[in-house]
Amino acid sequence: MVQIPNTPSAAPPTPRSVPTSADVARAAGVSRATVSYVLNNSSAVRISEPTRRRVHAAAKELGYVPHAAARSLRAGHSRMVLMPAPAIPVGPLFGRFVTELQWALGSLDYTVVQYGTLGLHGDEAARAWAELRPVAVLVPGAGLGPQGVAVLKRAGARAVVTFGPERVDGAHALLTDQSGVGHCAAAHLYARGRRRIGVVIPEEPGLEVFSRPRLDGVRRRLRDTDAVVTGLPLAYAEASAAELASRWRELDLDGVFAYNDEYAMLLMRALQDEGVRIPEDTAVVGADDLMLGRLLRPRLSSIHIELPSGRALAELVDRAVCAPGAQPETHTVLGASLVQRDSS
Amino acid sequence: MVQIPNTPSAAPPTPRSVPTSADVARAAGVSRATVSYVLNNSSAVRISEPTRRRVHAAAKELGYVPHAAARSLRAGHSRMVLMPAPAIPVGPLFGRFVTELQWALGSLDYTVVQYGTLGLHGDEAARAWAELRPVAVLVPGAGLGPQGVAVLKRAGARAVVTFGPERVDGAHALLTDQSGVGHCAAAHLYARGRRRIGVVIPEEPGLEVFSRPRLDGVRRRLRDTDAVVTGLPLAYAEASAAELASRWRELDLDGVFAYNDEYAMLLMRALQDEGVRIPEDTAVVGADDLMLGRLLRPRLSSIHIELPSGRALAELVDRAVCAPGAQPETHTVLGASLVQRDSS
DNA sequence: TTGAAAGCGCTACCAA
DNA sequence: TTGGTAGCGCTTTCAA
Repeated sequence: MVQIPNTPSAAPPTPRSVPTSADVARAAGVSRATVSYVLNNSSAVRISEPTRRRVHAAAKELGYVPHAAARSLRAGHSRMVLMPAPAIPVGPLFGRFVTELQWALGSLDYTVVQYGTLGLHGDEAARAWAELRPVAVLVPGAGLGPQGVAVLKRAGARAVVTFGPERVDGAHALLTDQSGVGHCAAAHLYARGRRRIGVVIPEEPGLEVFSRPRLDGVRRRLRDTDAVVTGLPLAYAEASAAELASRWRELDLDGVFAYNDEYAMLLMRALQDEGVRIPEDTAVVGADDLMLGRLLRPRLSSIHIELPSGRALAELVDRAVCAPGAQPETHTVLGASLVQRDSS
Repeated sequence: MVQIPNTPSAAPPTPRSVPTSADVARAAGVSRATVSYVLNNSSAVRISEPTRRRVHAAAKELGYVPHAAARSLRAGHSRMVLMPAPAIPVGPLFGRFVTELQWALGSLDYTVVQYGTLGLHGDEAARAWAELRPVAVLVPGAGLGPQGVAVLKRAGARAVVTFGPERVDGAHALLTDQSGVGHCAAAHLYARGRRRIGVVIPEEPGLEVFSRPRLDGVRRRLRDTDAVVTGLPLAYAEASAAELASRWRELDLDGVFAYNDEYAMLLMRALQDEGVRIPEDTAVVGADDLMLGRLLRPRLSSIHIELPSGRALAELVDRAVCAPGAQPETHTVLGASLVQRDSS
């Protein structure tokens, strides 16, 4: 590619300044307005074919790329959907969900941006998000309060959607009813005749938001029955599982909901090493219905968790953006259904 | 929701327009300049304490949040580090790496943004990224060419870092030498006396970027030896594994590198169901060194993969941003080391 | 100590 | 069909 020097001497291959539409206009011998019309295919104005060609050629020659910030500043709005990156490590389920959502929003001509706001909390975080003036914000997890929602809306967000355990005033809510997962597991174990039921509680920080409601769900299901529930703290490490397994006889449990399939595998291995028979002595149920569980022996029963379709969520966002005055919608989105295999 | 007129009557709790610094200035009875000084704690100018207080009060009262786009437009630069979201599903290793990187860059006062550009390819994608005028771009995977790098640099990116299998002209490179993983596995299997070696090749689309160089690494290590290498296409599904296992006797393999721990588990299970003894009949080696592998019986030997520390990468980015003229650095960042357990 | 004003890059209105 | 120009929200220099 030939470089055209703007000083008489030999030009460096990297012009130091970013080309603007004014540069393109100058190079094409037209006004900035014309450049804008051409590059945006403005249908309101007809530009002659030769002019179009000159503008396109100049833009390509200069390597012109429009400045998104300037454009949305001028337009007064953007089509950015902001999604704060979840602080806690998410599993493959959620990862797939996010990918699907990106596709769906992309095909509605939104731009999805994941913004890492590690370390900021609550309203602090909301302010940081608001600075970007997104048209919609999709907040996974808890941690956003009504204040935060208000900040975002004041900053022009036409839709705020929370994806977590509880409604937040003013925001659309996708209620992830984790307690339903526990409820489902407990119902199953109870139906299988188990009465002394353990519930694994991961010790890893950040997982309480999931583990506590799951435990609550178990408790809720077994209230007013003859079943007894025992919480079982467990770190995701062999030693912790071995220690727990060594106390198994005295714990005297005939069923356990292991939080998810990974903890279930960890625990099952330790129990089997300890000589505990599954499911005869203790039935085990996991959650997430990973491939993993199908490979264990005995095959692991699991709670299949159905996340909302990215498509549906994208449409909710679009609807909310188009009618920002509408009542916030509330949907309960965590489908929990038992997949029985051989461990229970 | 009740509509409130913006006439002199009862003050509306929801003003319909986003407050600007001019609104704050008006409310505080000062000029926009003063507002800017106060809110940015400008050290160049001393503002009296009463004025500061008035400005802060007005800002809080109005719920003022600065407009990031306007600010960086004025400043001529931003501190945004753009990271296109990888198209292929990434494992927990990479997830942790990204989180760590966000922390590290955050503490250097950069803002990490993951931008989902699904469906755009090569230079198309680079242009979309360039529109955001990031100060640095961190591109995982292949797919960015020298053209793309040039576009980004022209758009003001002071550092472009690729994180993938090959160097790209003009960009810093973090070379992920996947072939080293295969090399390491092959060396181990060979040392254990295995000579008829299978290499699992996932059939899932998108994984070729990892699986092909890993296979190449195996081939490279075993070239000019008496060992024979066989590629084993395998989908991540029980049926596929069962089908492969059913052909195991005729394949006549005494060692297999299973791509990673998950495929290894899938294959091991199928082989065991088929009566193949591990490691006696066939040795199995995985990769990623997940907890998972420690829980299998026999315990799975695995290639431990060391990703660069987020800290180190953040420092590379910072260095590159501060000295944009410097020679692009190239680092080989994938440490591969064998963790021998009982499956080989 | 504070204010007036220019200008970042872009689009859209109005005039030619 | 094209050009001039105002102004989006912000920072910063210069002047008062």
